[in-house]
Amino acid sequence: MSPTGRVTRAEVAARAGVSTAVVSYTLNGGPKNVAPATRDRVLAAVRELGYRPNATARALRLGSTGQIGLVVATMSNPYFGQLTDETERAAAARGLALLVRTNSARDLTTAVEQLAERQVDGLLIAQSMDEASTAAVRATGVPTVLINEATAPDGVASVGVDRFGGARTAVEHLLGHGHRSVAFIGAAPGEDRRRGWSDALRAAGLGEGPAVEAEYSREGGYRGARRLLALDQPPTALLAGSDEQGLGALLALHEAGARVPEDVAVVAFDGSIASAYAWPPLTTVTQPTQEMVGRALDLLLQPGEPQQSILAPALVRRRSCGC
Amino acid sequence: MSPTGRVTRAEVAARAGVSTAVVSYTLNGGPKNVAPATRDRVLAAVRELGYRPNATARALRLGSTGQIGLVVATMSNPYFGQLTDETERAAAARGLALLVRTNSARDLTTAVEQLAERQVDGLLIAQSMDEASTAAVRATGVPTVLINEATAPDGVASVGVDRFGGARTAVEHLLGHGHRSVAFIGAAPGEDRRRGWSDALRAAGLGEGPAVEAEYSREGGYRGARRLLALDQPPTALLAGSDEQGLGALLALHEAGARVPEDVAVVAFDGSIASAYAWPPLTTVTQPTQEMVGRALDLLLQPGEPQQSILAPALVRRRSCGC
DNA sequence: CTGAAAGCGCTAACAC
DNA sequence: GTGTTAGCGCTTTCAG
Repeated sequence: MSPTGRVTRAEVAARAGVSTAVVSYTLNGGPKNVAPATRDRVLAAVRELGYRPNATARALRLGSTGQIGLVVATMSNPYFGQLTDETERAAAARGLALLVRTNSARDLTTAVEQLAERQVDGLLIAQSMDEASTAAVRATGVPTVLINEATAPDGVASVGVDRFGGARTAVEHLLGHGHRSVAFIGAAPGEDRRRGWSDALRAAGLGEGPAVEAEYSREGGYRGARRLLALDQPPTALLAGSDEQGLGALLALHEAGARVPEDVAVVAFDGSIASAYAWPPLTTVTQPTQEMVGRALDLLLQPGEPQQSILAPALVRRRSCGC
Repeated sequence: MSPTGRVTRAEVAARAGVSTAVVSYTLNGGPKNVAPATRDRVLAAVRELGYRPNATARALRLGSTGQIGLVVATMSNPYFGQLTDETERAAAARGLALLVRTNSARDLTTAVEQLAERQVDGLLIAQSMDEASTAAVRATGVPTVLINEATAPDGVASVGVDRFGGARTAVEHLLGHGHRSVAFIGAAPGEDRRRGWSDALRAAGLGEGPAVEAEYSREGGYRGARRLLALDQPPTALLAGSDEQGLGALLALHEAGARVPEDVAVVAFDGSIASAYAWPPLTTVTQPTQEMVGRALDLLLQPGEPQQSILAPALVRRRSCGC
């Protein structure tokens, strides 16, 4: 019995009265032809013995595992859960398995190195990369695509959405419905969504509304909204940088007795399933995750130069924005 | 250059002026001792060459990949997302990598077989198993633990929670606060939560309240609640079989103008993060996912007989039940 | 159309 | 304390 406790190719060959090469030819459909009769004998032996090829040995020989790695902060966040789901499905459709690695508080460099050690055929990273991890990617030589990010370091491909445009559209929508005071909860100045927000306000001849920096979590959105509500002049509308923040903001608004959308209209970002079942259902800038994932996988498996790909998000209007 | 395009152990050995065996001994801390000076030379060579061991080769030799597989319906559901997160973390803490496989509409038997082919050291399945997949597990001989399920077929270990008790406790809580008409949204008669619900009602001398069968999804909960609301005598309280169903029910209640908890109290099941940020925050029977995952991994790596392990859930009281 | 055999990178007897 | 080497299960070149 082999270490894995299973039937090996040699046993199949013996049983079928052929060499191990022929078993390979049969099972892989090449690179050589096999006479139909022989082929049938091999297949019969495979069936009778319950033989299953050992992917590890195959990977060693081929120098390719048929596995790709995905690094994601957390899958408890439904947006990233969905992204992971879709990545797995898209990978499976291409015959690839998915090695996931969560990396909320740990470090990306280690994640990259450990996944590379496992000989993944490619790496999908759903986080922004720092110097060290970029160096690690280069050093390991593993094809890598940054996903859910519009920009990437030199030499690594990326596919993300136009967050600037998405945020701009969202704010314009709010302005079009009469709002003059649109607040922002999200990242620091300079970040795309925040730039889109301020750009839209400026284009409308309005001053910047209040902005609060908050973590991309429900808790972050909750705290951010509370700070906005404590203002002398609370805003009448609010753009959150993620659905999670939007959901947290909704909770804060409900607790404070503010009606949504009558008192405060809310628009969020991501388009996770959670947004549709919030109360009230959240208007949100949805990201085309499925297309993103498909594109990312194509970039990963395609030999060419690293490309940056940017997709367009879409505003999905629901009750929370009142329009 | 090797197929993987990387430095091999032989090059390290050459550079350090030792044999490949010594490189192994150094890197693996055994099984033989290495003189400190030699050791340093090897380590230096490793560093200079940027050598990283090839896990595939190691796996082939050892008959163990250091990878475990997780089969889960979907990670878009935050409860399973969280379960996956925690599984990955617990696995990483034990030096194991996680191969995930979503299996919503596909078939478990294939999932098991493909994961087995990849030589996973163990399999965690977060779904109920049918005949065929059980046979597949047995045939492949991969250690398997059913997770999030209280019962498992012969020969496979499991770790789940006492859903019967959890549901019973939830209903008792509702009854203790004066409710006489407690509905149920969830699975068919015979399922544990449903049994717990009817058992508690019976014990209180009440007839069974209305029950509706629904999918474990937001949509399912939404539809279920709508059906309950359409009744001549809508219930004053409601137990949902999962947080997702609870969330869907909340949406239906809000839409219908029913106040929660004043008109209808709601209790759900799972304890996902989503429940805490719902409006109103959902009272829910939380499952100890972290303990569940840790226990499952222990069962997986432990050589002994397959064991069934049942943990106790806890009722987390929040606003949605009004008490 | 079939077979023999080399070798992917690593570990661990077994020698020395 | 260190080196030699067989072999994990597979693919594929090279001969027949």
